[in-house]
Amino acid sequence: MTTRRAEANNRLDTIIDAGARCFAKAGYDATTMRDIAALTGILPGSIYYHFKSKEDLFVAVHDAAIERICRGVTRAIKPGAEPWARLEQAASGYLDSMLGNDAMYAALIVMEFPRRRSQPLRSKLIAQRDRFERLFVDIIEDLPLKETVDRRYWRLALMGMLAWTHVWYRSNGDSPKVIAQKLVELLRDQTGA
Amino acid sequence: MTTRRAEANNRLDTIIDAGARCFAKAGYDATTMRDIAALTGILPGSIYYHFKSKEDLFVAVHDAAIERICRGVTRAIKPGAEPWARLEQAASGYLDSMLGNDAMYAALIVMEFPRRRSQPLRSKLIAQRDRFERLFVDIIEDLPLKETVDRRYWRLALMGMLAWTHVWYRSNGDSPKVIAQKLVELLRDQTGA
Amino acid sequence: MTTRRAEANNRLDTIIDAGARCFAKAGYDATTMRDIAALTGILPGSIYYHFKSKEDLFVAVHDAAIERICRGVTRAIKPGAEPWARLEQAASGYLDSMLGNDAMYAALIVMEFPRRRSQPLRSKLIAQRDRFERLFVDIIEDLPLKETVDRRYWRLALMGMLAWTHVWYRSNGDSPKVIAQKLVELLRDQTGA
Amino acid sequence: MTTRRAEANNRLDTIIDAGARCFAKAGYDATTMRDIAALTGILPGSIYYHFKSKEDLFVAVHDAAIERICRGVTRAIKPGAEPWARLEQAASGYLDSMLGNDAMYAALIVMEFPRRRSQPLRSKLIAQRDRFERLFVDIIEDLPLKETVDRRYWRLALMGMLAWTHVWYRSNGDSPKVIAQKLVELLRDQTGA
DNA sequence: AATGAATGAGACTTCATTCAT
DNA sequence: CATGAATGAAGTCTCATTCAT
Repeated sequence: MTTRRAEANNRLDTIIDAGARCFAKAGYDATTMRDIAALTGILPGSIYYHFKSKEDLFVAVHDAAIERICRGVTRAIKPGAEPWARLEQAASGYLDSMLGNDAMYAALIVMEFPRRRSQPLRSKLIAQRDRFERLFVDIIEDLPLKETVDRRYWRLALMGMLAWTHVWYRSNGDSPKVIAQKLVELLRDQTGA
Repeated sequence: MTTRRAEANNRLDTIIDAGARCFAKAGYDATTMRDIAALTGILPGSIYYHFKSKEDLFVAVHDAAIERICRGVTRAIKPGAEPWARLEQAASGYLDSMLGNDAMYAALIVMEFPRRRSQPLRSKLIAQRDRFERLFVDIIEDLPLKETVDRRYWRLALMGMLAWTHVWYRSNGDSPKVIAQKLVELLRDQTGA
Repeated sequence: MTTRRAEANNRLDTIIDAGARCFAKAGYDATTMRDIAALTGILPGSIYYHFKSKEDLFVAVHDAAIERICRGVTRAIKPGAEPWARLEQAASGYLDSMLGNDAMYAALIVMEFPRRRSQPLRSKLIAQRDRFERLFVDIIEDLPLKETVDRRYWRLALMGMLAWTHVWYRSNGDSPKVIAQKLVELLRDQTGA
Repeated sequence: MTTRRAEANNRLDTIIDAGARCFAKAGYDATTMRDIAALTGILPGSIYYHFKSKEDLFVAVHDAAIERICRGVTRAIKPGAEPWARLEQAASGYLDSMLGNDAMYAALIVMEFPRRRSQPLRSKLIAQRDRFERLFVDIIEDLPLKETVDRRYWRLALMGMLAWTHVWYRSNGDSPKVIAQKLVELLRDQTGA
């Protein structure tokens, strides 16, 4: 039944949501299954019906985070717009998500991966993150930059600037949208003549 | 004798060095006092003769890291040079330190702070990090930028770009020095004229 | 089923019982969670499912002790009897409990509180001890003592005499009941007439 | 040289004094050699030049405590006085010492012995305590009590009453001397008609 | 006599995980 | 699906004690 699946998903989603909140606030290691369970309203042991392990749960949470940010970015982009505008929209969508509504989720993307953990885990997380970065690769491809500009460096520079906002952003200053515009502008004058 | 004094300090330094290695590799939470002790060759409990707690040790390690990176940056700057050159030198020194010799130490600076930890800890770490950032504030102050440019954003953009290299740098690509030059260049054309 | 409920509580009771035995024998500080766990047959860590901390467990044990001694005292008192008889019965019940069956528990009451410990702990313990002392306050209230006698001192004197038996009692001498009678008698001739 | 011996003794006394303070405040187990050293101004390891072990130090401290209380009691007794007066003086001296000046030392006498400790330790402590109790045995011997009164019980009752003051005494109530008088009086009317 | 450094055993506690019910 | 109880390994930290200097 659809109802059944919906309910099942709800349980999962509740746990993932609680997980996101905890992981984002305290980091992977400092978050306990008990913390997550408490936020969900179920007992710690019960999580294991839904997820094989803490790592598995983290992967799911991370995936949900990527999903959400990607959606935020995609939604912000107006398909017909010109490349520079599209970039600004994308950056805006990213920061809006990361510093605003989905802060809880987005923090996970910028967060360092759980360290000293199984290699399979790292691979999965990196693959997920790539999904997000590809969004920008494509837009930057279309940008009319000077021939001499190394597009890879250009992109990495932008990603760094944007991610770093997570470190210094304060909610009482410029809005995410404004920040995104200003940051993109700093790189913009590179345009061919 | 200098030798004697050096030796006296050696114990502390040995522990701090081991701490740096471990914290950088595994993060704060996933690093155990055992790990650090093992690397030092003393017993876990013995660390407590020198440091009151794991947090205290981390602060000391973090401080040493900042110290080292600051030294790396400062040493790279040629006092008489013109502002843009000085900035390039500073960036170069930073990345050299962070991606090269002192990688182990530098990772700690870019690393997120241990979370869900005592507030005093955070304050101390933030104060230490400020010491490093001030180095760049001063140089950027002297830069001949267009009037319209917000120097704070400009600086944060640069710091983000540089810090982010820690995520994507691979030792088989461009050298830290080259990367520094390329990144600074991306922001440079902002100059008037 | 009653059996079921009893069994359910058994886990807690088993731990409390083991705790009583250990704390009474070795004192708070010298008792380890391992000791208690070993007596219970579970692992040290498992105790923490039932009690948040060693202090918490001690409070529970202390409470059980008070409960038991109070019950012993109350049971020994024959409601209709005249005041002096009631006092003798109470003292008898007290010493019977303390020096006999519940020795293990009673030692905890006379025991000094765990020192240099959290204030909340001390308050709880004192509150519990008060519960026990009130039993005697009430009886002594009814005693026909000379006007000149300070009832508070009288009570404290009695409590001291009774508690001190814990220091000198040997099971091969007078029985607790006889001791109680003799001690009460020493204070009795204060009566008017 | 006398000077040398005096100095040597001073060291010892300083440590014993610090030990008394600590043991009395925190109990045996909760007192650390570090605590005592800190109060003395020397390093923990240095105590071991003077005392073979913590237990040894405790015995010395306990001995000093007994010594002091005995002195307090003896000094309070006026040799020529009649038995009841002498008892009152002794009790007064005891409580004065225990609740007043030497509180720090006296607490140790009423304190439970370190538990779960070597038997030799216990024997030594009991022997020391006996020294103190004998003071009262002798006085009570001379008391003109009714034939029917069991002098041993009488003494144990008194000792219990006096020791128990340690539990309820507050410095803002009656003075130790007054308390002593009142308590002795409660037992006094036993005198042969 | 004292210090600085270390030892080693053991303390309390946490936590991912399991499993019978 | 969930719970209650337990496990076992590991973690941080403490402390009496030792010993070369």
